[in-house]
Amino acid sequence: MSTSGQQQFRYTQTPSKVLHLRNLPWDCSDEELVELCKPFGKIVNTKCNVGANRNQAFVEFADLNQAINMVSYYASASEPAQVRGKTVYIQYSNRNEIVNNKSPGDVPGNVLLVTIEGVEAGDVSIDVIHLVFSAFGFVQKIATFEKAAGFQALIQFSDVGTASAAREALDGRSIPKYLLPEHVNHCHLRISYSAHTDLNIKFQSHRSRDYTNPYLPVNPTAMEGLLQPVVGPDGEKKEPESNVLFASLENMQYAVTVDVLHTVFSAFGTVQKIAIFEKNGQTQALIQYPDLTTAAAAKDALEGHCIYDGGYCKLHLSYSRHTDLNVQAYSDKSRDYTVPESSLLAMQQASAVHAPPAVWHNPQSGPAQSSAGYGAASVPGQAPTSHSSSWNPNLLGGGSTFPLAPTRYPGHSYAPPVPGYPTAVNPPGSSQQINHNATGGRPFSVSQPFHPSTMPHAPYHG
DNA sequence: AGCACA
Repeated sequence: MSTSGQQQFRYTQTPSKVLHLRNLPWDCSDEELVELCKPFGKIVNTKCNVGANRNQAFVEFADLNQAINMVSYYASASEPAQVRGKTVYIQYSNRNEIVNNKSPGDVPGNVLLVTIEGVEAGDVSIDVIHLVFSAFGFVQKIATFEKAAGFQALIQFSDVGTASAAREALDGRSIPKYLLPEHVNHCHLRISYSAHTDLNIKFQSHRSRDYTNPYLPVNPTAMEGLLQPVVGPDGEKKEPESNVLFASLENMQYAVTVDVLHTVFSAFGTVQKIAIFEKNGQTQALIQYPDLTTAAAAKDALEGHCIYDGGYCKLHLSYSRHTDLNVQAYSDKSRDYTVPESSLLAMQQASAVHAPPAVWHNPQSGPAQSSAGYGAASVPGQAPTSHSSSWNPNLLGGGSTFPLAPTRYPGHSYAPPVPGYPTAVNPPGSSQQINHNATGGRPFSVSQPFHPSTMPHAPYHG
């Protein structure tokens, strides 16, 4: 029966690659330990603030000789080891490694391991994950998988700082409900660091993405949820995909304006055009994206969800058969975000004269909020170029709720990032007429048409 | 100034 070799001899200093440091400041940081010790070798682990007075620490070197170097040096150095002017006493630890200091998941890296609790793999799309984490910086890659721990995702940022900011802000938080299926009630994120530094993504698929390589082939066997239209429960309903979504809104307790739709649908990509109209007493809308993929992502993520808590303004999404809407560039029922900024400004001025701007009123907070908070991006009058493509992390955290607390969403404390407007303008004359309004009425009419000279596109003719 | 606890 041999012992581990670690005897309890207090006064016999068996060399160890772990050093015991005493008389440190009570709030000594890992960084200070590293600064003190790194001249002697590579530090693989630390544990500070140990002991009743929190004034002790352990430092583990990669190699025993490095620890010996340090002890030997200070045994005969003219100046003792010091932290903030305090003499630090250094001995070999009576253990051979630091145990239980930090789990590997606490060692910072640029890749986060995210466990999404309370959901199944199908409940949270990779687009939603991307959306949530893009708030903190460019997300390079995402890989999702199911393990015993549940549904997990590896999120790769370009640097540790961004990753740690995301972890700090999101660990323990929830993904906003309206980005999740209805049956999901709680969806907490548990975030640790992965040991990975660069994920190996082979395909763009429903479970992995490489945003640094848009030309990466799409895995033809893993397309579900990415491009394929959802096949209905009857297995028959196959609608041809389109870059334009047709939305019908149920239970319209609150007003849903162009701005609200723009904010919601911009979560998945650039929204080019929006039109809202009534048909048979039901509110409907068309939302145009530049491409089919974005539309599919938005459709999958938002179908069946309510814009407001309580089952209000429930979205039902299908693909429109239109590919390019012809809408008034700026009215209370439609918006064309592809028109040049100068034209838009001119239009806003025109509308200020003829029609009130479609500022959304928070139905639970009385008078219109003057767009306080981040969600102000889509309020008319703001310069489109001021739109940010990501959340401002400075506005994150602090509260117990998910990032951002715009006043725009009753019952929610979250707004998706609003990508900037595209600067490109669609070629004129390429539009199709909208035929969803079978009555032949004027679905997008506003009280006063704009002057033709200010219109980049021909006005819609019912 | 004197050895940590998942």
